[in-house]
Amino acid sequence: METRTHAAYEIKLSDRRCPSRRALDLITDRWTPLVIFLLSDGPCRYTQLKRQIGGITQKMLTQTLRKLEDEGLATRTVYPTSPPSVEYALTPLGETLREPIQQLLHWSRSYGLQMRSTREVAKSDEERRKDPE
Amino acid sequence: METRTHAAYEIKLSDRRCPSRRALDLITDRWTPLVIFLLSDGPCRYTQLKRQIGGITQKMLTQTLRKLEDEGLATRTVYPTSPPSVEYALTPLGETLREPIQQLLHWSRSYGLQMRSTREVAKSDEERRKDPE
DNA sequence: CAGAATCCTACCTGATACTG
DNA sequence: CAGTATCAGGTAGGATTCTG
Repeated sequence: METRTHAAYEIKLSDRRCPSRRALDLITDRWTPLVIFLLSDGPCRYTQLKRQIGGITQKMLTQTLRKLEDEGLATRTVYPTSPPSVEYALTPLGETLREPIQQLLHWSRSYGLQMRSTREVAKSDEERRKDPE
Repeated sequence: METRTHAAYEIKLSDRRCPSRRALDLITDRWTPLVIFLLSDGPCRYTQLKRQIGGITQKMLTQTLRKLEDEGLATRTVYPTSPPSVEYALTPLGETLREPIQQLLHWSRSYGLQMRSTREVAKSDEERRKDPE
């Protein structure tokens, strides 16, 4: 009993190789939630995704999409038009992430501003703690 | 209209400096969701957290906790016992993250195994795509 | 358009030593 | 106990260039 077991979920957070832990690691990085959020709105093309996610590089976008594809969360469809277009979409499994991810985005929208103001308030405390010279 | 606006949430994902976007970035990294998840179960001490989150270094744990503190999501309370103990707890603002984070953990538990099996299935596809000599 | 390839840096890890 | 400090090494990620 080295790990606290939570009423509802029995995840061994203490073990990085635990499948649940690996699943969590997969969806908690800088770009994955954003990509999934956009895809949860419907299929989307590469350049569309890139334009809508500020700051992402094509390397990271490609890498993130490949990962989602490999894990069975998204599909990649190439339309042989000219110029070619590639469309990404969530799989049924990927769709199950819609709710959790949207909750996260919902929270971000609600508390983004509150957090900023809290920081301002906390600044004086910081100054006191740091005690620069 | 360069960014898709989503029915419920108006977040400019295309702008990294958007407060909502910054809030999201804050909670989507390797360690923050895990720390918040554990704290959402009640106040917890440093060593307890460290033991329960497999693979985290003391540097990253401290860094993550400081960030949560600075953003007003968690509190740090020092009990001047001997040896001293430090307890971390969510603030009311931090508590608002309970549901979203638990949803994420819930998903991880449910689909951790499914994803593995999907990967196995997808392997043959990968082989075909890579076409190694 | 949708990437692949390359280079390069910042951050993270891991180990260890030290402190109040 | 709850950190801080340091240093070696690896890897994730950014910037740039090129391509079918």
